[in-house]
Amino acid sequence: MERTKITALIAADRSPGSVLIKGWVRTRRDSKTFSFIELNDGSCLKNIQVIADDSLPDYEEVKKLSTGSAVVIKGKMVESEGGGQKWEIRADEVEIISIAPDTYPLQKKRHTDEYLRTIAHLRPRSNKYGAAFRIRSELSWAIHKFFKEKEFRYIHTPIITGSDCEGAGEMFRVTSLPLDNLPRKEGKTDFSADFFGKEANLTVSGQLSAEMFALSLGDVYTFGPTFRAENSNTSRHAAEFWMLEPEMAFCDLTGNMDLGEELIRYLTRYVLDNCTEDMELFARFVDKNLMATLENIVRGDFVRLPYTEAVEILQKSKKKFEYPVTYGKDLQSEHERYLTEDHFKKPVILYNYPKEIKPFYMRVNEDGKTVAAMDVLVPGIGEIIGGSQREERLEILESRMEEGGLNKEEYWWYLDSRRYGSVPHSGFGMGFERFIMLVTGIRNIRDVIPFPRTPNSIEF
RNA sequence: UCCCCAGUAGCUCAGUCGGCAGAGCAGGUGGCUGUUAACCACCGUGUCCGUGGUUCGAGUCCGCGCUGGGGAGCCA
Repeated sequence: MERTKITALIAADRSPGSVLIKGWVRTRRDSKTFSFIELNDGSCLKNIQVIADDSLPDYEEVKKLSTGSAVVIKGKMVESEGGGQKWEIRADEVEIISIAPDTYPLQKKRHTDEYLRTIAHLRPRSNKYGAAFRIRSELSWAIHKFFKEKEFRYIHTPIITGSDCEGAGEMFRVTSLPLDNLPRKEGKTDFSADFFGKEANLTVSGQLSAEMFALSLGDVYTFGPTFRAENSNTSRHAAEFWMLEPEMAFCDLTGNMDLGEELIRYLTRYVLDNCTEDMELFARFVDKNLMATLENIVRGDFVRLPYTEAVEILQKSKKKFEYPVTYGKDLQSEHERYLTEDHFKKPVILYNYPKEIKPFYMRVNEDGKTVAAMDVLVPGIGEIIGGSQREERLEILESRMEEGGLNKEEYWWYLDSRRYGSVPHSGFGMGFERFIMLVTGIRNIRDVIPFPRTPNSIEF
């Protein structure tokens, strides 16, 4: 007999008769002549209830089944005599695969997220984390679906990069040199003896590579792991995370904002439509306002606000800020939060930032003072997308690199794209984990990554 | 990296003014029951994060360290 996943059984309109199920015991309750087993196989949030009668040959063994134990059960699916579930399985055979001893760390009760982080290898067996990682999987798929429908090409940009400065934070060094005995040359480490013959790092962004492919294939995106060696200790930063980076040729900042907004709306609607059961868990137990927040995202347009106007709104507001709002400085978290959570109460796209506070590759506007940058800010999380129209004019790009103290020779291939057939183009990066946090209401990035990597933490 | 808070049983937490270490859940035993985080009775459970100090006496007060959390910065 072929195994049936529990999700299919729960959804059935009529009994398929005999079934074979495999899974882990969530809990067991004994009655006088039989035992109720709640079985979960990870295919969905719900358990299926199994009735194991004392007439079973190994009933004494069945009574030893503890939370976490693994079993294979053959039985008939029948309508449940009790309330609370439509179907249940009357077991004909119970094969015990393994009994979990009472040291099993997951108990039949609520655990704190902090505790579950210490057992990250077992936490996906809990309701909340099972749901979170099913949603993560569905969202990954939805991203590809969205871009496929829009005829974008999926580009695999390198994880190891030779650019020693991609302009976005500290990088992890990649080397095959013996760290306890580094080759030296003129008082410095001799990287010509290293694997690649020069310094290499883990990527902090696929953008520069993606730009080359946008200027070849048109509309492209990358979606993969990204690394930052920043000593960030917050609930929304990780050293290894996944980033989605679309890049579009012949596209200006407005088109870029349109895509970001459409993407967020599409993905939000996707989880609401396709992960209903798992989403209900988050709406009930994690964030009571979750559905209202998400409805708000799916329905209304995002606010689009130039940086200058945002500064004016913040300066006019009666709210007392810890840090003053001054033109020419980056907004503080508290300022962003005020805009999305108090003033507008919806996602806000800030654009046209002062060029001094943004990287060299962002396109300088006609005013000569601002660049065509845009950040999408959402309530509760803050920045979820950061992007820009790219500087396509060679001379301006070169002078911006000089201002930023970058070595133009290192970027010869990047600059080539502005020498040969340069066109206006735009793109952005979306933090995948931050998006999962947004739709689930989970407040710590460590709880939406299977095995999170943060400063001083790489246990699993 | 900076600021703040916490660390007590397997888990969640209480512990008053410095004076014998506690509860619920989990686990064990027995009972009851088409049960639903089942229920009832009984039973066991400690490097009070570590270290140094103050004190007749420290879970409690002080210093240092470690770990975890919240916030800030860096950003996605």
